[in-house]
Amino acid sequence: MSCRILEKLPRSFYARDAISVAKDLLGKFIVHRFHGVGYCGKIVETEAYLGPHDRASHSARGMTARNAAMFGPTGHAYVYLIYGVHCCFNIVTGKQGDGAAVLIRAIEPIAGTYGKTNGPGLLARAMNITRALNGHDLFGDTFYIAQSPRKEKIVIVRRRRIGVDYAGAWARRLLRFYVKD
DNA sequence: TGCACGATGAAC
DNA sequence: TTCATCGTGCAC
Repeated sequence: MSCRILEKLPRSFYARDAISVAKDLLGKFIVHRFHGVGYCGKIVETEAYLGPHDRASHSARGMTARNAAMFGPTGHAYVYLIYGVHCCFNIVTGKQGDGAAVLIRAIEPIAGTYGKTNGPGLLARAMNITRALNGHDLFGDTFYIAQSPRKEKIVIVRRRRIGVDYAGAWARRLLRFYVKD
C-alpha cells in the first residue's frame, strides 16, 4: 500500500499552539500497523484543546492518572475512554506540560479501516486505536502521522466544538476545524 | 464506598 | 430524538 512511502511529520510540527496544529493536521494521514495489518486514513476533522485554562479541555482540572499523557511530550498520543465505551484519539501539542492537545474527530478511510470513520469513537475503532496506545510516541514505525502525498488545496471550515456546552464561553469558541465536504 | 456525569453512537 | 453504558473523579 502507498502509505509505506509517506513522510512522517517532524516533531516541530506539534511543538506549536493547538489551533495551528489542528488546522494543519487536516489532510494529513494517520498510519497504524497492528498485527500485520496496515491502517491508513486521511484526517478531515479536528478540535483544538488549548490547555488547563480551556475549560472544555480534560487538562482543565489538572493532571490525573487518566489525562497524564496530555501533559507529556509533544507529538505523543493521548487516547482515553469516553462514556465507558468509546476511545478517542488525541495528539499532544505545544511544550511538555502544556496540557494541550488536538482531538481527531473524523478521517477519510484510505486503507485497512473497517466500519464508519466519521466520529471520534468510530475512527479509533476503525483504525484499531486503543488505550494501549495512550502515551505512544507518534514517531515509531507502527503508529505515526504522515505528510499528504500530494499537495492538495483544502477549504477549512471553523465551527464550535461538539459536546462541550458546559464549558461556558469556551464552548462557543471556534476551535473545531474540518475539510469542506 | 457510592454516585453523577460525559470531547458518543446506535436504535427507533 | 432518545437511550444504553461504564470508567473517572469527587463527595461523603
